[in-house]
Amino acid sequence: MPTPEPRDPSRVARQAQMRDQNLGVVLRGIVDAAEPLSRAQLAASEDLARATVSGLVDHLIEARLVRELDPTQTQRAGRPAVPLAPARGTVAGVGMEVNVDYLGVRALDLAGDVLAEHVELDDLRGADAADVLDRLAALAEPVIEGLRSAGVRVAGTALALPGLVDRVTGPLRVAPNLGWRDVDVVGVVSAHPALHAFPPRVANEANLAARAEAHARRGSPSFAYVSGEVGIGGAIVLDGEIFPGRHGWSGEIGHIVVDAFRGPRASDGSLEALAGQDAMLRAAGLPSTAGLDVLLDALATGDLRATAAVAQAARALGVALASVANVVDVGEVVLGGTFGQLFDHVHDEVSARLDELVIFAPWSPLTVSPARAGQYPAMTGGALAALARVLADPAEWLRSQS
Amino acid sequence: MPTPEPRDPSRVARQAQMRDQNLGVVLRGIVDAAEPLSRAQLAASEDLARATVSGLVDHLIEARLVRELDPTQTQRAGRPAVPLAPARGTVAGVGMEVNVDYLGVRALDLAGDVLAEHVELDDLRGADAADVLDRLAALAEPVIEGLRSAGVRVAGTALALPGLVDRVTGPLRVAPNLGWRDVDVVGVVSAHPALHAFPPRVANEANLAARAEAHARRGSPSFAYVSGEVGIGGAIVLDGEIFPGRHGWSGEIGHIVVDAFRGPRASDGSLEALAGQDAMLRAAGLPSTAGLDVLLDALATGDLRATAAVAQAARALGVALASVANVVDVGEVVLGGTFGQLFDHVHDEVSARLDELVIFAPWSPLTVSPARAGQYPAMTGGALAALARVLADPAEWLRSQS
DNA sequence: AGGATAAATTCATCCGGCAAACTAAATTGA
DNA sequence: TCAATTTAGTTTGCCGGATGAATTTATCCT
Repeated sequence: MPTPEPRDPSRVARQAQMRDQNLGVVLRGIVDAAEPLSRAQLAASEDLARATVSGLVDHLIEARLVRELDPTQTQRAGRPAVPLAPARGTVAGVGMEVNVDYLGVRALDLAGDVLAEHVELDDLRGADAADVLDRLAALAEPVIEGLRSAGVRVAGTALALPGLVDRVTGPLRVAPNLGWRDVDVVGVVSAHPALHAFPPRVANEANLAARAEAHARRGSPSFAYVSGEVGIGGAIVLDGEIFPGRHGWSGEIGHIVVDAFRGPRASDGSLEALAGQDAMLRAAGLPSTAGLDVLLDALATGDLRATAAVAQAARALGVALASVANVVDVGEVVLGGTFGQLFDHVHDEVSARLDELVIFAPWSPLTVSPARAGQYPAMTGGALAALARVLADPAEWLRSQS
Repeated sequence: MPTPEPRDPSRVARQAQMRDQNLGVVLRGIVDAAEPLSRAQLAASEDLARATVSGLVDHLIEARLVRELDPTQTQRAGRPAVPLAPARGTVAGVGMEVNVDYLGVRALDLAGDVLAEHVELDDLRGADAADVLDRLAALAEPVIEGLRSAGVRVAGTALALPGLVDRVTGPLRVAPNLGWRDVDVVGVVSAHPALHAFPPRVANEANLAARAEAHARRGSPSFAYVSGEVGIGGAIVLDGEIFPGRHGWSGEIGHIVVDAFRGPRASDGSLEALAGQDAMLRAAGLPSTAGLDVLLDALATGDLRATAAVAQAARALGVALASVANVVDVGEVVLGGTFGQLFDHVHDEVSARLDELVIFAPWSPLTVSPARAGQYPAMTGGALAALARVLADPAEWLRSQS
C-alpha cells in the first residue's frame, strides 16, 4: 500500500473534540469581552444552548480560569445575571525581552494584570550572548519561583529578541544590533533550573510588540506595526492575529528597499539604512551615540537639519509602508518605538505617502496612529503569547497540567 | 441588557455541523489526492473511523461528486480497494476573464478537466465596459446552457479582471490598462438570462491566476506570484490558499515603490513604472505598440538595448520581490505572464537580488520558477474558485441545489 | 480447496449538544 | 403584602453522529 502522507487531521470533527473546542470558544468569549458577560449572554452571542454554556463555564470555574463576579444591580426584572470574568492570579504568562538598551521580565495573568515585572537598563551592543541570557534568567527565576509558590500556574514563557528567530528549531539566527549570530537561546535560558520546565518560545521583538498592540486595541484589528528601535522591525496583524509567515520571519519592514539605485548594493537603499535611528542622527548632524531624546530636543527647537533628517526618514517610511499596504491589504498603520515618539513629526508625511501610493486609498483610506501598548510592549506580548496557549485550547492545557 | 455584538459563531462545534464538516474533509481528500485513494486509505490519512468514511463516501457518490474506479490489480492479498476519484462532468465551475488583449470563458469539472472553452483575441484598451461585458456574456451563455442541458450542475462563475475589485460589494473600482472605472460588473453580466442565476464572483486577474498556479503545483505550496501582463499584478499564496487581505486587494506588487526618489512623485519609481511592458519596450527603443514577441526577438539577436532594458527591469523586479519576501516570509517566487516568457532573461538577476536582500535567505534560500498553469491561468483560476464553493462545504452546497 | 489478508459494512455504544421543562431570584403592580 | 412577570441558570430526556468490534466480501497464496 502506498502509505498516504498523513494530512493535518485538525479539521476533522469528532465529538471528543467538540467539547474541547467549545470550552475554548467560551473561555475566549469571556476573556475577550469588553465587559463581563453572563452565561446567558455568552450563549446568545456564541449561538450555543444555555445548558451547554453552563456546563462549560462550570468546568472553567473549577479549573480556576474563570471567576464569577457579584451580581450587578440592574434595574430590570428577572433573576440577576452572574457576570463572568477571567480569573485573576491563577495562571501567568511570562514575557522576557533582551533588547539593545535593556532586558526584562513581565508576568501577566488572564485578566491582563501585571503580576510581576523587572527591567534592567544597560547597553548590550556587542555583549556576550551567554552572559546576557544568564542575566535574563537570573531576573526571571525569582519571578517564576514567586508565582509558583503563590499557587499561580505558569502557562509558559516567551522571549523577545531584536533579530531573526527560527520559529521551529528555536535558535536565534542573527541579531545585527546586538552583534549575535546563531545563538542557541532556548538552550542557554532553559539550562537554569526554574526555567527548565518552561523553555521560552522565542520570537521577534516586533512580532510580540504587535501582539501587545493588538491586545490593547480590542476587537481584532488589522494593521501593520512598525517597531522603530535601533533597527526597524515590523509585523503584520490580521484580525487580531499576528501573521507569522512560514518561519515567523514575516514583517521585516526594515529590509524593504525603497531606493534600489542609491548605492552599489541595493541594500544601501533599505528602510533601515535610510530611516534607522543611526541614519536619522547622522543626517541630523548629531553623534550616533546621542539618544533619541537629543533628536527630539533638536526638533523641539526647530533645528533645520534635524527637521530635514526626520522628514527624509518619514518619506522612506511612508513609501515602505505603502508597499506593505499594497501587498497585504491592511488599512491601518501603527507606529511604535522610535516612530511612536516621533509620531507628531512623521505622521503627515507617512499619511501623505500612503494616500499617494496605496492603490486602494481612494476607496478605503488608511489611518496612521501611534502605538498604545505602553512601555516594553514586547514583554507584554510575550506574556500574552504564553497565555495564548491556554486560550487556544484550555482543555488540552488543563490535561497537560495534571 | 447591553446586547453583546454577535461574534463569529463559525468556530463553535455542534454535532449537526460535524457531519457536514467531515463530508468536506473527505471530499477534499479525494479531490486533492495525487492518486486515487480508497475508503480505508482516506480513513487512515484523515484519522477517521472507516465506518464514518464509508458513510460519507456513499453520500458523496450519491450526490455525484465522487465516483468509484475499477479495483486496481494489486499483487497483494486481501480484498482489493475501490479507488475513489472526483466525478467527471457532473459539476462545473465557470471562469471568465476580460483582459487587455483578450476575453474568454473556461469551464472545469471537479476532476480538473476542461469541459468547454472559448477565447476571443482583441485589443480592449479603452473599449466600452458594457459592450465588452456583453460580449463576454454572449460567450459564456452558450457554455452555461450547454453544460446545463448536458446535466452538469454549474457551481458558479467567476470573472477575472485586470484591476481593483471590491470583494464585498462587487464593483470594479479601477482597471487602469482597460481605462475602466467604477463599473458595476456583476450587474451588467448577470443581466443576461443564462448568467442571472450565476452572478460572477469578481476578482483580480493575478489572484485567480495564482490560484490556478497553486492548483497546478499540488501539495499546498507557498509562493509570491507575479503576473506580468500590460500592468504588473501579483498575489500571495500561503499553504495553497490565496491570501486575500481584507478586501481582496492584496498582492498589488506592481505598486511597490523601489525607487522613491526618482521623480517628483514617488509613484514614478513603482515597479510597474520601471518594469511594466511599456517601460521595457521604451527602454529597449521599441515602439510601445510592439508586442512582447518583438522584445523577445530582439533579445534573441543579442540586441544590447533590449538586454539592458530587461536587465534593469529584472533588477527592479528582484528588489520588489525581496520586499515581499521580507514582509510575508514566502520562500518561492513564481513568474507568470510576461515574466514567465522572459524567465530565462530575468531569473539570474531576480534570484541574485533575493539572495542579497532577503534577510532569511542564508537560512532558507529562495527559489524562482516560471509559472506552469498553462495559458490563460486566470480563467482556470476562476473556474477553480467557483468549484471551491462546493469543496469548502459540499453539504451546504448540495442543500442549496435542491 | 482452504487459509490468510485486507476492504468495506453492520451494529451496539457513547458522547455531547439541544430543546423544553423546571427552579431561582429579582422587579412590578394591585 | 403577595401574586404575576421576567430573566438566569439547571435538570432531563432526546437525538445525531462518530466509534470500535464484529461481520461480510473479495482477493492472494500455498
